Amino acid sequence: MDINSIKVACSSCNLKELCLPLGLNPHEIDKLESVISSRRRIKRGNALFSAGEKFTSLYAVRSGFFKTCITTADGRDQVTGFQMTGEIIGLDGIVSDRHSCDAIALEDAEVCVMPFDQVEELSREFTTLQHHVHKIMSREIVRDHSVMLLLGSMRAEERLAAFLLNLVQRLHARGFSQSELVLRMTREEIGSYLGMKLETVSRTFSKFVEDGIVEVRQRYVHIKDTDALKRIVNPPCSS
Amino acid sequence: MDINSIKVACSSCNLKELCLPLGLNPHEIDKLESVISSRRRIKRGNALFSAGEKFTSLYAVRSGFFKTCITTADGRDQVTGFQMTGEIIGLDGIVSDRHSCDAIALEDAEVCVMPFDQVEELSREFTTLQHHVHKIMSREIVRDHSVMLLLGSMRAEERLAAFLLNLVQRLHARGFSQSELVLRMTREEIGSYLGMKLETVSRTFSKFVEDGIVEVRQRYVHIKDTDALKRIVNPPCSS
DNA sequence: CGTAGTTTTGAGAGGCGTCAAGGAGCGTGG
DNA sequence: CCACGCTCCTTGACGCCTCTCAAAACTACG
Repeated sequence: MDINSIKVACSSCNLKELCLPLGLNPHEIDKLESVISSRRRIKRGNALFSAGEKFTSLYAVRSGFFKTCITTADGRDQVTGFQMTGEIIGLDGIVSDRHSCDAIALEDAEVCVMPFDQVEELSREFTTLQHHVHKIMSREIVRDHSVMLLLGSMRAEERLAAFLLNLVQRLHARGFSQSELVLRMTREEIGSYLGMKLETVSRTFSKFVEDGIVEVRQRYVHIKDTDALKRIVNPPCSS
Repeated sequence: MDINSIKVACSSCNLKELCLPLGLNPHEIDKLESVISSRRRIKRGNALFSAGEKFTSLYAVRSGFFKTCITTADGRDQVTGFQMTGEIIGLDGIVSDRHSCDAIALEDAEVCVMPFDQVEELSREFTTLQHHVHKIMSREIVRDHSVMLLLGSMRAEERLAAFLLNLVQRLHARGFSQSELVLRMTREEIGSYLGMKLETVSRTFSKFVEDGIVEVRQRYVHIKDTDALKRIVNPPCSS
């Protein structure tokens, strides 16, 4: 069976509370399904799209885990985000009609393909969808600003604590544990995202383990003291 | 005369090639003018809006210079951007209907007020405007990603060089010099944006002066060797 | 079971932050 | 017009956090 012909059904998708259909009524969701032309499978390590490629579609992560990253001419690399189930990838491509980053699957993944011209067309018809698209873009902007805060004014421990808390919070919204998670990315990718070297990431993990805040076995992380992590990010008495 | 009743005319505005009307035909611009309810003057040091305030409108900078910044509970502060003539402020407020940052005028300024529900309404009518709004949001996302690259993987000299090049490039697009500029922000604000302390900003400026790359007299900066700055940001032989 | 990739840990170096003092520019008021 | 105070900027000395380089242990995978 041709992968590209897999039919999608937002109406029966268990992600509709997290994804584009959020807030749409059944009729609107029905129309949205007609926009989502297909699904696409990406094997671990492969790119959903790469910088420079023509922009055509937004992608909703149906399963799996992605990173987006930009690479400079001199080989510098920056992970700009990690995307999980229900999150939207590709907004970077709208402005210039070309993607400005790579989207790489960190595990075998599947995405819903949403041709952007059709999303725009439907947005003109349905106020709800239009507003939702605006919100998704605004959310990305606000997220980026909080990453700037992290990169611009936090120390290594604070960055990693904020990162872990953000991850479990998003995983918890998807029905996973509040205290346990499996990292889908390497220490180097975490470091790239957090603006630190992989050795520093590793050392900081070890520090947290010493302090009894987390247990770590490779990619598996068990958060034993969430409040301690929160205190690291946001010191209670700093005045 | 009531400031809030100043009538605006995008059609005769010399910023229309940089601002929201970009790419719109005369008829569409005419309709857009009806959306822009008023102008608002902000005195230097005052806020156009503050974090937590209800979001109602986007603002186009008509004159003056702004910074946007977020502040954490423990008093940390991060400048997330500097906005000049023709640039749009307020996109952060869409997602939660409240602003998530402060927008502060760094000099006496004037903005065009664009109630967002009316922008959305008109976007449904005019494909061109809809697409342009999407592009503006996407541009902000791409800009934020490049700031992440800067904060995550550049050293002090590289950051300041990239910052200066970005500023003159934007000023040049507005008809100003390619080599001379007057900074509207303090060393501390530059530092907050670039993730470094004001002393380091000052020292890095001094270093550039020593190297004959720039002249600096307080806020006035003369770039004597643009290529040298570019080489600092993007080393030619790094392989 | 071997090999490549990932992670951990150590030792040393350096860039940037911190603390501190002095100087320059500018608005205010006498 | 000048004196004063405020804010902003510069510069120095020192220390620490993180990077760099290096080696070894562990895991995954073919």
